[in-house]
Amino acid sequence: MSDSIDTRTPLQLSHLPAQFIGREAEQDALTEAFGVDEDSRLQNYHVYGRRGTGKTHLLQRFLTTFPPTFTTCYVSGVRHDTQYKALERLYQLLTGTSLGTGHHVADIQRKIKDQITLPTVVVVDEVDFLLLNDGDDLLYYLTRLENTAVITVSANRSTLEDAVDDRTYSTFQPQLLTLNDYTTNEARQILADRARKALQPQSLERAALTYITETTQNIAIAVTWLREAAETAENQVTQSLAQEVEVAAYHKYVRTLLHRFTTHHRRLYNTISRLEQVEQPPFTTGTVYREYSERCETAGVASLSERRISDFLTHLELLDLIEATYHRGGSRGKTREIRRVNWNSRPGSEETG
DNA sequence: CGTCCACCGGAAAATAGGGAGG
DNA sequence: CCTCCCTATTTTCCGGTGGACG
Repeated sequence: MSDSIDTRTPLQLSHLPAQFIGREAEQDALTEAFGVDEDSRLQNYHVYGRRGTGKTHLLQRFLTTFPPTFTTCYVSGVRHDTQYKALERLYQLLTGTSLGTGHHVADIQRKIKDQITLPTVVVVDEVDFLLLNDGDDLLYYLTRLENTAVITVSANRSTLEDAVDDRTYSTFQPQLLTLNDYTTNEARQILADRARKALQPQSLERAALTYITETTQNIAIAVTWLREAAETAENQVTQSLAQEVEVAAYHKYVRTLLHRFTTHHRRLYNTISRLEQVEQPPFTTGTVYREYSERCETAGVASLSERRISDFLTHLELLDLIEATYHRGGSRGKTREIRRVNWNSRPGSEETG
């Protein structure tokens, strides 16, 4: 990497740009709905948008707009995928002390309730992972707290109406906010804005940006890709360089996504990748599992049960890393047909599919 | 109409650990 | 330290599914 290229903060995924390109309308909608500046109107929201559409940034930014007369909490359903973990996290945010494991859920619920004195906004990001476990009970509890607004965030469900109990939804009743995919134009502006702050003016070829943002509108992928290219570049990020590092960049994106999961999740994903190099997808669950077990054996690691791996496949599906068509029965039995998701939206650039 | 495929996915149990009170 | 209550992770168990095929 050359000295003329600065790949620090603006090209990190966690970087919150000063200007939030392309989501002004959604930001205004939330601000207005909550009446942050005037009389506050707490209300529940469900925010939906595919991966890399700025949901997390939108809400983290939104939470910072509240004055100190509010309490705001951000909880990730990936890191806190059970009611207990989410509540423990919430308690930690409210009091600064962590409880550890071993307590009664009802006790923590009571403690949290006692802590809530100011109007409180709780963002539950990646809510789908909670809903795989007992997230329903969490939402039931949260939506029944007084003086509290709940904002759920999902990359998979545009509504939670049929994902939670009626008793939960009846008090939840969220406003719906959908973030559409960025256009290639918006994606290019966002990337250009970050590049401008991180890179020397001449070190980025315009065509490289165009190539990246026409390939993917997922900003998380695009930023990872640009950073990968910048780190590889001698002195300029060109289109051909972007093409060269395309696969490596996507792998890097996958690694960051799977970072918070177990080694078995990563091994499972790698198993499917390798299967695709040998054989035409899709693969049934059994095929994937047998291959996974073999890889475990080769690595000298105990393999998890098929039941467990079935759940992990669902995780990969929620992460939009694989897609599965479900067969509820029939001649081929009850199974899933699994293939990796093709990240690139260029028509006909790979084999037909 | 019965059987079979090839898992799904719910439920319970096994295992390993923590916290509070006596 | 013991007991009894929790949680977390994973395994074991098993009924259920719905087209094809005999």
